[in-house]
Amino acid sequence: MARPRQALLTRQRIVEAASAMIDAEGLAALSMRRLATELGVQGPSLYNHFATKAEIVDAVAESVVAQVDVDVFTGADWRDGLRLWAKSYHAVLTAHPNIVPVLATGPGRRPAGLAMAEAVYGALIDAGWSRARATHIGALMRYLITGSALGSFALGFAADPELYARYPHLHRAHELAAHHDEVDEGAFALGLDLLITSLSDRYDQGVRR
Amino acid sequence: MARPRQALLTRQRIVEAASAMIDAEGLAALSMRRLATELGVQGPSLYNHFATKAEIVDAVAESVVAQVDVDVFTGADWRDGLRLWAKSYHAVLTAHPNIVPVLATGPGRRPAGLAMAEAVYGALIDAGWSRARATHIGALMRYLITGSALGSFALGFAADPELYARYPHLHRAHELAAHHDEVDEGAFALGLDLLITSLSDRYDQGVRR
DNA sequence: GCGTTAAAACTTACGCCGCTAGTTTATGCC
DNA sequence: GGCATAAACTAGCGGCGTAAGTTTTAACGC
Repeated sequence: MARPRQALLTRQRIVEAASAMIDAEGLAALSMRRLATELGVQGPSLYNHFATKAEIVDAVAESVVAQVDVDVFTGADWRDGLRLWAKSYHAVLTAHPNIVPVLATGPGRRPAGLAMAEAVYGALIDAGWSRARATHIGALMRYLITGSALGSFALGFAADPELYARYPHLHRAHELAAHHDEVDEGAFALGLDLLITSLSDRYDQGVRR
Repeated sequence: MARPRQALLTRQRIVEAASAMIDAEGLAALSMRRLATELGVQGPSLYNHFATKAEIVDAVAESVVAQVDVDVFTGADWRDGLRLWAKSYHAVLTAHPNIVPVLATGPGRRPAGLAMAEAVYGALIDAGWSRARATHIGALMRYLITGSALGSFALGFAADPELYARYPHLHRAHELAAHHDEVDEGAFALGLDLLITSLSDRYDQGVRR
């Protein structure tokens, strides 16, 4: 086959297939040949649309970050905005955990990342936080959100009770995997609540830097 | 060369070389052949000491986690213990950021991870926190620590001012990279402080679950 | 001391990887 | 209609993890 009447590939189709493959089987399972096969095409044809594999992975990361709702800041109190944004971001990353390590590199290099930084930082500045503190708060929220999405804490413990025999306090750690939803979501919710309420306390006391 | 009088390789030498290579050039740069060359040996010889590459990477992760100081909890108030442990953990990960994505998988599967979980969870339980809350707090601290180590927030912004023209609040974002130490460390310190003081408040009010 | 077994290096090779180069053919513009 | 470009193709390079089998040496039981 040479050039077809209707192009078989588009950047969007490629990104969607790559995203699905990463979600389903992980970053390491994505290869150019497998992705091409999924799209009904030979491997090197992908290079007519993206220069490198890294560009494809980057486009997937961009498409994920773009799903985060940053409109929540408009007209809202900074506390409410922060809380809603964090929940949206968390939900998006929880739906696509395998791409999270990629998001860690260069949050301010992808368009969607810049738009998000603008919204978050702008809301904090407008609320009266100092530039330095607004930066810290933005980075800190990011730490909590990506850290919690990087991998399930609860699922990191094996379900075999034998393994915990030598650790007196961990004798029920084998039950964690069964309740991983409650554990992981509970920890994130606690963290978000603690951070925002204590920031709010400082704010109300006039400590804004 | 066949079997030498003195073994050229040991598991420890392999792990040390792999760790150095990951620190210097990143996870992706570690290959069995390159690692073997570094050790003065042919690629497949490594398989006499480790069954797979993943086992080597796992051993590197274990050796990194083992550097975290978990003795800080003995005899200390839970707040002080938590703070010192978090700082130690943070310092270790900051020194070895490239291995962080590996640490995310299975914190409760490596011996050093279990020993750490035992120490942290035990200290919280002994202080009177409920089992569920102690688990949440442990997971939450982990989120903050790994999240902050996953990648520099400040270095994620390019130093080219042109890129921020469309984002009114980010007009000084190009300066972030130059102050990345203060930004990243400041954000982590703020997060640690906010979490522990607000947990402490709850604790003192008798809310321990 | 000697024969056997196991350890630790080696060489070779398989299938997969990202990617380059060159080819073919259809499309769309002058 | 001629022609540059786009989008598919095939062939192939060097590197990857790792399996298989070989060789030499060390360690151990008689």
